[in-house]
Amino acid sequence: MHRNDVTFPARLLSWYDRVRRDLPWRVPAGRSGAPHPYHVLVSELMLQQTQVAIVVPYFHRFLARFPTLADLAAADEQDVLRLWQGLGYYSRARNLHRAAKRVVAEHGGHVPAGMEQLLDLPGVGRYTAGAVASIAFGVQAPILDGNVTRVLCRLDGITDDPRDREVQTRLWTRAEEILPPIRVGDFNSALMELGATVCTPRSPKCLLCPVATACVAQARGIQEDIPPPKKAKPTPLERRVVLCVARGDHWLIEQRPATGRWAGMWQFVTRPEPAGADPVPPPVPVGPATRIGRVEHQLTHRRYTFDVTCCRSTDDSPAAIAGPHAWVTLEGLKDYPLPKPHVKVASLLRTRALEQAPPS
DNA sequence: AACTCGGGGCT
DNA sequence: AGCCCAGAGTT
Repeated sequence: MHRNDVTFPARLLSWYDRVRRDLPWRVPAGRSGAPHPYHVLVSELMLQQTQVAIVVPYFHRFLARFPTLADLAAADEQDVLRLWQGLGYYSRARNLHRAAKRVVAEHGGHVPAGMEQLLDLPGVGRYTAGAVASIAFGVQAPILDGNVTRVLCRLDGITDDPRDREVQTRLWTRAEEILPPIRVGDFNSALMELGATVCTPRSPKCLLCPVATACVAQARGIQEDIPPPKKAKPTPLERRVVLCVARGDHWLIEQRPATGRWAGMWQFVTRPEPAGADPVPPPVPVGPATRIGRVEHQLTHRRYTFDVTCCRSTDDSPAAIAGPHAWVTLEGLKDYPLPKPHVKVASLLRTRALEQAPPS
């Protein structure tokens, strides 16, 4: 794209006004004004590394439960995690919760408009600060996410790997110098919308692109080769044993540590697969265990298999169990944030309960 | 600069 | 079966 192409923002904004998606954190089509800063903050945290279509139902549920930033700040972290269950990257939920508390304590309950104050909030980096500042407050701040990175690389015909720091620096500069004097929030949103719907990773729809005439990659026919593919790393397999312990119609669950994967969330008793033939020592005295199935779970950098067994506690009032734990019914699990694989384990238990006690 | 952190959609 | 997604925090 040429440096002094003054028609670029106009063409992009005109396209955006015509085809933009009506998303719940945006001002409805046809109405003017900026969206609510709290709504923008929540949506931007949810959207980090997550596609729009996944976020929409979570956003509705979250706003229904926490209508204002003050509601969120006053909530229990476990409730916030429960609303986030299934969305992944749970540190985002904890950071958003902490950010809300900080906004109440330090900014009178109003999301700050300045980049410096936004960057000081947990979970808010350069992208998110720029998005909130520009979209909610009209501040002249650039953004650079996965979509904008791809759009700018193709517009400028940059064939280098955009993950390199040097390229990143160039792209941030570029994202800043193309900002128009007005409607910066819509302009930034339009750049991302273009990347998400037209300038897609594979099979970009250049015939529908409002700025195709400004695109170096399109002119050279190399848009499919930008950005260069990433070299995939092998994903190691982790084996786990899940011991579902029942006492009456209650099941034993334990809370995960406050750091690491699925931090602070709850699970059925889970241990690494024993190296030898020795079974996993149960946390309470139990009767014979029955294997009820296997749950497989794929993450970005890891694969899991959970071998699920089921047994009964043989002690009516078992002695102290190490670490935070609870006995809950299958219905009561809804009050606890569970990692996805343990939601699958719960489904196994429900299926099995139905098979054992068919309706008469 | 490299790792960690979830889960799902799309090709 | 890969690759990516409105990235941020830690090491």
